[in-house]
Amino acid sequence: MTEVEFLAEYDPAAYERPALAVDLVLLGLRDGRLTALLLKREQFPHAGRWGLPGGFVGIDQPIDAAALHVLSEKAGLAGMHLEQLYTFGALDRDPRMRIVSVAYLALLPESAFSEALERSSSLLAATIEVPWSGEAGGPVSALSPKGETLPLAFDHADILAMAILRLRGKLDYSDVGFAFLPEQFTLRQLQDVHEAVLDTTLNKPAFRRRMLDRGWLAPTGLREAGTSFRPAELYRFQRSR
Amino acid sequence: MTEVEFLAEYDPAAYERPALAVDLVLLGLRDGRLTALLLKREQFPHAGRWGLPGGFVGIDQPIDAAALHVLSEKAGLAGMHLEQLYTFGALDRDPRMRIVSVAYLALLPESAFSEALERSSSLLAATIEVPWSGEAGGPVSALSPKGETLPLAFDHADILAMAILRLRGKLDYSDVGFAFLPEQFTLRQLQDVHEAVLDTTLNKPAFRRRMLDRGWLAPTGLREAGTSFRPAELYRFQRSR
DNA sequence: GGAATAGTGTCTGTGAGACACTATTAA
DNA sequence: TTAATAGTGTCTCACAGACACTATTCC
Repeated sequence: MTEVEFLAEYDPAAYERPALAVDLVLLGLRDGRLTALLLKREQFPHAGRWGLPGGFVGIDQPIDAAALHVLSEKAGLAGMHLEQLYTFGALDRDPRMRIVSVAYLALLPESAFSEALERSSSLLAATIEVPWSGEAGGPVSALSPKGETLPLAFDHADILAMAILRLRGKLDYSDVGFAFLPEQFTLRQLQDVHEAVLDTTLNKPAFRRRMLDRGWLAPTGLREAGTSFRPAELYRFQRSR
Repeated sequence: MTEVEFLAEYDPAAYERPALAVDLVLLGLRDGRLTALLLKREQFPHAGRWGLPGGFVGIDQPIDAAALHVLSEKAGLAGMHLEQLYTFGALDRDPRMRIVSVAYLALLPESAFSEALERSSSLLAATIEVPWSGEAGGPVSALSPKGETLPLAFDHADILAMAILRLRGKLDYSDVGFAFLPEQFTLRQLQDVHEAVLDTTLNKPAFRRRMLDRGWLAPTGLREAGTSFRPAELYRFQRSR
């Protein structure tokens, strides 16, 4: 049977369909560590475990719109940039029924991150621990602010691992790193972002040269305030060319 | 309403669900050009246009398994490596009903490519033309072997564009390029693969050095046959470390 | 020997890492 | 003046592009 024949004979109601959902990895940086917003599950299944904010995709809703809807409903945020990550469709990901989930990634500046935490008391900022086989994308673990390991629901450890893998892969050659920063920032803050994401230390002069040569940084002429030492120059991100 | 409450109240049958499908981008190299396997659509919708091999995901079928099933049913191939590309879920991608499609990418060596063409007479090898804003991922066009532009069905031009974007992005730092080659190959063939995918010419000594330094190439000690000039050494791909 | 391609030696420029240095601020 | 961090000058090394050269095969 060819695809054409199959589709022609296909009765929309004849076959049972998987449910379609979205899950959101909302990442921020706290104390130089990658941090994700998690929700505690109160009921079966996986009650007591921690999960990513998620929701179902409506029949008349584009997938991206469903993701934006979850962003607004569960995290009280709007206008963040969401990037589709991967679609998870193992048979046993959810014990209730077959659910296929499209995972999205959003990077939050500190202001949005704490705004979300304030608006929804059920959200928790969990530090993401990448076992230093990080490159391989192995499962990650989540730690509460007190340092306790949080049990994760469903396959959400895999989703988090893929988010971090993607983030690390794109950090060097794209402008994703700026998404963690406020409107104005110093080169040191930018370097802190890269060091936190990659979990390494970077060479300062080399990092500055690289960033300045890309044409993504517009000097504001302003300087940071409130330091007890020489204040650093503030830059603004501008998409080059 | 929190996610937990939503899921708890969710009645599996209460909401209409999108249909879930997979579409396969099967790429090979012919005459130094990227080439995809397309199927002609005989019936409405998009009758007469060309589409990617695809099929629906069964309720008890993992998404990857559905993709492998399409690979076997529509292309007569087995054991190829499939990589999930992206999930397309616009409301109007299919005029009949809401269909969300998970796109997969497979790279075929010439032997598998022509094997598929032989087994299914409805398949066509279409040259993929990337308008040289290629980097941006703009829509691509497909050309028949005679050079005529083929009208593509649904959003399959976008899917093809994303496949090529992904392929180009991974070529430099991963081993995907070897997927186009037979068991044994020459360095010139490997360079041809890279040049075809990137649509550029590459520097020969630099390319050799880079490839040999990666430790992915095991010399076989054999040489290619049938040339009317100095035969090149044959290498085999080996995953390093 | 000629034609054609395989494969190499070497120069040069670019860019990153290392490291020490200067600059500027608050206290 | 001191402490602390911002920001720079410069050396070195790794690596890619360019180009010319040598090597090897068939005819």
